[in-house]
Formats: sequence, C-alpha cells, structure tokens
Amino acid sequence: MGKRGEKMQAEVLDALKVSEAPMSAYEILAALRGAHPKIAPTTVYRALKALLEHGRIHRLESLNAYMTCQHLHTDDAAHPHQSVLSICDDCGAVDESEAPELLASLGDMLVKTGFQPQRHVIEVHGRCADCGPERSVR
Amino acid sequence: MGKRGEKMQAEVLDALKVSEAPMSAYEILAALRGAHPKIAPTTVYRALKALLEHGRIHRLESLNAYMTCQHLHTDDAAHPHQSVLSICDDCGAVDESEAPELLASLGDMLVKTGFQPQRHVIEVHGRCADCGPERSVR
DNA sequence: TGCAATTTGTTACTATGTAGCATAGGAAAA
DNA sequence: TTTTCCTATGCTACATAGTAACAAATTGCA
Repeated sequence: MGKRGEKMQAEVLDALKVSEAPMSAYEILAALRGAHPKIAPTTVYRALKALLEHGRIHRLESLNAYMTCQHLHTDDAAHPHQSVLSICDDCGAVDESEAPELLASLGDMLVKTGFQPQRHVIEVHGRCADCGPERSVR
Repeated sequence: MGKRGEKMQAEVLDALKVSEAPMSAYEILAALRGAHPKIAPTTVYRALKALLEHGRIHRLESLNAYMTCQHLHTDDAAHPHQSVLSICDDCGAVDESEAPELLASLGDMLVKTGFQPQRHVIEVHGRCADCGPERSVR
C-alpha cells in the first residue's frame, strides 16, 4: 500500500473538516491554493478518490460536493458504509444517519424484482432543525 | 399559462422515450440537432426544467442524466412524485418503483430529529435481472 | 547506487450547466 | 385590426465539474 499519497489526502480531509457545509472539489482546490499555489484539479480528485475508497468522506451526488464521514474512524480501520444524508437547503448543513433496517427493506424490495443492489444513494433535501419550519423571509 | 414551450418539451420528451437508458442533457442536444441544427444547451435545459416541474421526467443525480417518468400521465394531470430508481451499472437500464411506506418511514425518522424533508433522492446502483448475477466477464 | 513503481505536476481537454441580453411570436387589450 | 406585453427561444459567452495523457519527482527495494 502506497503511503505517499497520504499527505495530500490529509490536507483535503482537513479542509473538509474545517468547513461546516460540504465543499465542491473546486472549493477544496481553492482552500489548498495557500499551501500549494500550483495545485491542479487532478490532484484534488485523486485525493478525494482515495478518501472515498477508504470511507473517510462521502460524495453528495445531488450537490456534486464532498463531506467528511461523521462516523468514528480509528486511523487504520477503513470501513465504507451506507448512510442517509439529510441536506438543509437553507444553511447547507448535512447530517448523516445510519438506518440499517430501512436499507435492508429497500434492498429486499429490489431483490424481489431480481435486482442486485450494490450501492445506495439516499439524500433527503429539506430544512434542518436549526433553520426551523418554513420561513417566508430568508 | 404559456403554451409556446410545449413543442420543444415534447421533442425532448420524445427523445427520452425512444432511448432505453437515461440520456445526458448533451445527448439530448445531439439527438435534436437533426431537427434543430442551431439548438443550444440552454434550450434543452429549459425544456428539461419544465418537464421536471411537471413530473414528466426524473433527473438521475448520480448519473447527471434524465429519463422519462414511467408512471401514467394523463395529458393535463401533472403529478410530481417521489420514486426509488434502480440503476443497472451493467446495461444502463433504470427502473422506477414507488415505495410509499419506505418513504414515510424515512421521513418519520428524520422528522424525529427536527429535520423537515422536502425532496428525496433515492438511487440504487447494482445489476438488473436481465444482466443477472455478477459475471466476471463483461 | 541504481532500478522499478507510483505519486505528483502540468497541460489540455471533455462534460455539465448557467447568465444575460436580443429577438420573435402568440395572447390579450385597445 | 393593430398595438402592447409577456414569455419562449436563439445566441454568445462563461462557469463549474471532472478526466486523459504524459513528464518529472520521489520513494522503496534490490
């Protein structure tokens, strides 16, 4: 296993940890420009790919953005998993929940039709508790 | 209500109906080049937006692509709804299922945390019945 | 030390989506 | 019928997201 990529991955992960909301790849790129003036998109995407494979981050398909995985990670235990992501369209905050029964019943339903599930994308848009019920004024 | 947009929308919808698999906006653009040599992306995106709002098509967030809604539509009844989309990564076919109980329990779970759901994105990647269980050779 | 493997840099490109403004054509009022 | 207005479309340009291909550098190991 190559360890050389880990420095860049750590910097990308730090950028994501600092941010409240998910970041697009190009926002990460901009954040790293300070330390690496010549950094290119390719470098960021390579780090993101590795982090995704290790389950350290999630990609938000409906936002084209990335966030850190909120579940516990020991340094060496890579554990990719399936989550439900709830996205506040008002403040941009995203929360991650596990819902094993729900995923199981979703899987069961599809298996009955002959479909073999491999990856779930479950993203719910709405308003988070902090932003409260629909306000007319934003 | 303006009716002028409907011609373009119908042509986009037809292109999607003809296709087995979902199409990207630019594939639709290419398909319409025959009838409209000078068509620009903007036009296609405007038609897609209107069709989405009327529930005639779905956007696949994890593919950046669009497909027709497989549920019945009378010509005037616009009924946007929430579906589960199962996407075959082998042949590209997408199937749409309704799962009201599942969506309800997902919603309930989030509401308990104070989150107010407004739009669900549920896309499951895997292999469809036709493509069968995992083949080593593709 | 020197070779092999892999990361990173670099350039260029493809894909996806939007802004802004001019124009045209239909609906509705005069 | 003619004018006015609203909105769809055409059009140019741009913004954002992601990838390919190859060169240069760095590390591990013989």
